[in-house]
Amino acid sequence: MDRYNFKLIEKKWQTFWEKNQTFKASIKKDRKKFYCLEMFPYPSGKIHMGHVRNYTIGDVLARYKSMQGFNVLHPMGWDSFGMPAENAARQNNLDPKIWTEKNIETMKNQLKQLGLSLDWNREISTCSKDYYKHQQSFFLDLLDKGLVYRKENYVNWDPVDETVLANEQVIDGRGWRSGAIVERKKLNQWFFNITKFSSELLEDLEKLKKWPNKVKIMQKNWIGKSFGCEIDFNIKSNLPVKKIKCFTTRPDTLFGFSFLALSIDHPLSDFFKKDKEFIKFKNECAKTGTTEESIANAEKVGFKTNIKAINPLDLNKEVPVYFANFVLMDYGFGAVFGCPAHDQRDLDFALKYNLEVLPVVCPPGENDNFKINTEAYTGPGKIFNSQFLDGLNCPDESISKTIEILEKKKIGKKKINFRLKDWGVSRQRYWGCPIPIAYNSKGEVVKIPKKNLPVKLPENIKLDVKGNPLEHQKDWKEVIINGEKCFRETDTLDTFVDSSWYFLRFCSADNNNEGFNLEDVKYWMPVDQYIGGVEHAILHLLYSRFFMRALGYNKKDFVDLEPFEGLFTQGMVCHETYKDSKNNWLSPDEVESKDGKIYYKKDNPSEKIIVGSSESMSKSKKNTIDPENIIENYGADAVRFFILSDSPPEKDIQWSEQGMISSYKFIQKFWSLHRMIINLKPDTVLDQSKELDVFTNQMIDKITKNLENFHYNVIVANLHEIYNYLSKNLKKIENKENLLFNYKKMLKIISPIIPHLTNECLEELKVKDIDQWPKVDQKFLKKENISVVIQINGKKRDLMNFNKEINEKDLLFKIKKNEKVNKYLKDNKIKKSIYIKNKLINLII
RNA sequence: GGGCGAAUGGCGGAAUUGGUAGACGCGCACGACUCAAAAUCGUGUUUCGCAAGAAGUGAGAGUUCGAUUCUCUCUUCGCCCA
Repeated sequence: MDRYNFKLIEKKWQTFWEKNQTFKASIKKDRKKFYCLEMFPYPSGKIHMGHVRNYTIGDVLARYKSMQGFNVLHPMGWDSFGMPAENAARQNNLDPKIWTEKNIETMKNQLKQLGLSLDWNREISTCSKDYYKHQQSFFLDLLDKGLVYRKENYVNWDPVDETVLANEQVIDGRGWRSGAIVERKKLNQWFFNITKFSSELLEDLEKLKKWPNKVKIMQKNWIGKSFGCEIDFNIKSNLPVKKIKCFTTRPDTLFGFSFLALSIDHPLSDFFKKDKEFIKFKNECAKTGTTEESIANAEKVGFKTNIKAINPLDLNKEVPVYFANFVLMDYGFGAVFGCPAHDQRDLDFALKYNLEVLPVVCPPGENDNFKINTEAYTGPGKIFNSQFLDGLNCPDESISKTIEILEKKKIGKKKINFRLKDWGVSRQRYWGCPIPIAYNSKGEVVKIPKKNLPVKLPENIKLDVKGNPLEHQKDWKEVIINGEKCFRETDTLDTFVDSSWYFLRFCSADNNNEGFNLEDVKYWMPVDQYIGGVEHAILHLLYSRFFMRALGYNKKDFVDLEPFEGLFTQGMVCHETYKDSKNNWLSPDEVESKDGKIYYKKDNPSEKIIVGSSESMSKSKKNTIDPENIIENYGADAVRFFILSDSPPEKDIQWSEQGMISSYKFIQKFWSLHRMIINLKPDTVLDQSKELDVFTNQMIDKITKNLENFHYNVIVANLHEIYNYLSKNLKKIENKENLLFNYKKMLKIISPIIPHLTNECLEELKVKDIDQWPKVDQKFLKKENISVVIQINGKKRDLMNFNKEINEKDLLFKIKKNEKVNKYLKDNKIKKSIYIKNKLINLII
């Protein structure tokens, strides 16, 4: 028997698809469109298993939708700006552009080897000037609309490398490369006004019916809408300031107020500029970094001022005002009132500085003697120790009542606050989209005229310099605008900007004049199904949602503002981890198993290996499997088949060599089965049984439903069932014509998963309409005979076949004749019988 | 600390308007072929039991003729936020 030569046949079909431009998309107004998009990759060098899984899932869907008659757009591109290129280039003394382009070429070839149904005519790369010139144009549009602004903001500053660090580059308060203690530094930066759309971005989540609930909840929490109250506190001091404004979600605890805490960046801090103690304190705070998490984990410390704040509800009560490290300037007004009894942070602070802890919420079951020790009480209860607020139910009644009172007294008002902050897009990097801005001699912002776009990145520059390499490019920095000598902005845009509109660019990828054409976008958008990792659940998706709104802002004629109608987040690819006796990570190729249980080092078989938990594949843990080798050894169909089997796509999958081999064997087995079917002798005897037709139509029905619901692992099981059924029944089937009639349909419904093999088989059978999804013939799904479960007192006792028209009375009569059942019935009277038509009967005795 | 989700054989998992638990695969065992092994094919494989049978979907309760599925309490694990 000839073996299936996957190398030859896969290459044959990949070439065929490319030559025939099978997956080229164009607008066809008479057909329903389907925009299938997977998150585009960062060209880091080679594709990894996560890509294989992501793009296989998308490909199965795209092929299926296309066979269903949809006009499918399935494009691919490269998220090709970013730090890895800059870092790699610095290490190897290369141009990031060359490094990136080389990677793209490699990865493109690898993707092609997977047999993905991609329209490569629409390939885009965000680091290409043909892409980023449109982005620069959008930046200017947004600036004109007032959605972009410049302000001073704090960054993580590495004093050794003289560079700005992203939060994830700060490890234990130190720079990831230099190891220097990271400082907070104020820089002028560009911001996108995403908070303008806070309410909209929150409310419109409800429209996204085809998004996982989990992601919507994450976005909701990220936007973080909270109801509260802003309160003016009168202060006593020798400063020319009389009031401090605070935001709080718990105005009802105002009688428990024992200190007021200010952010070290609060405007009042200006009055302490010359205070040595304050400067020392501020420098200490600067070391904790800027993330909410690092601040939350840091010890709560404060700097006591001589200012006193007066409780607006009890004018006799004065409390001290502190600067504190746990108050963020970005949230509320950078000032909070401390109620230690009912907030753990405030309590930690109060205990440290010996401040009053007065409980004002009495938990159910407690009385007026209720005291707080080291744990704040944040639950519900009744207000007490609070004069005229006493007895109110906390939190619902007490909060709204207190706000009412504060508003009446004109010392506070109800306010909605969002956790979401504006999006800082400035990055002090070389390898990113240049910001189309310059500054004149007065330091004023000057826009680069649109006709002068793109602002190209300078090439052949020195990267081994401190700080941002663009700062050192004197020739590039200087520019004459309207006869005026200016200096270019040397910051580049956050790469999240690049990915916030790439799905629009795919609609008009070859349009040189504009980022996208409205007619194209109106046809293709929104993305019907977006597929990618859950790690982008918040930022990328939120920024994309913002970008659509920003582009459509003040425009009468635009498209639906939600970019992604359907979202699917796939799980990660995991593998066991291995360590040698010296605690070094080992890759799977360095390890050998004996008896399937004990592992040894390959080059030193006496050394036992410690097998660790299965974790998502990562270079640092060395538990990666290179897709290239796998495709080389087993072929694309087998890899696709395996990566979809075993686990539901939304959950993590364990990579298993055995599973991979078994998938490879399946492809081979299927090919031999195919050969057997082809070589069957035609027979004139008519096969009267409809069993095969019933099976085929059941499978079409099942696989169609499983495709619609992303139950791709179940489809793999269905494929095994098809194989098992055919190989078991081949000898029994006498009518070759009918066999082929059904077999062709089966080949079609499994073709999205293993396209090369099935196309080869279908071609051999001279099937013309290979791109048509078979319809279920309902007449074969209706059964004439039905099997009914016989239960006695809810326990299954037997299974009997009846004609589907049988009524309950006849059924009972027949059941009583059944010995197996009668054994249980004996002489007992049947008290009750429950009959679910054509399914089950339950007899209660 | 808060939010969300999950828990089913040795393993990955299947089964939903509440109606046959364990599809399909891996692994394992036995058998055939072979001098032998690999490959391939066949049979079996939730647990206890020789069997008849009984128990069984993290634990405990509840609703129901009937619960993996619905409700409540708890345990463990995962993810996100803090």
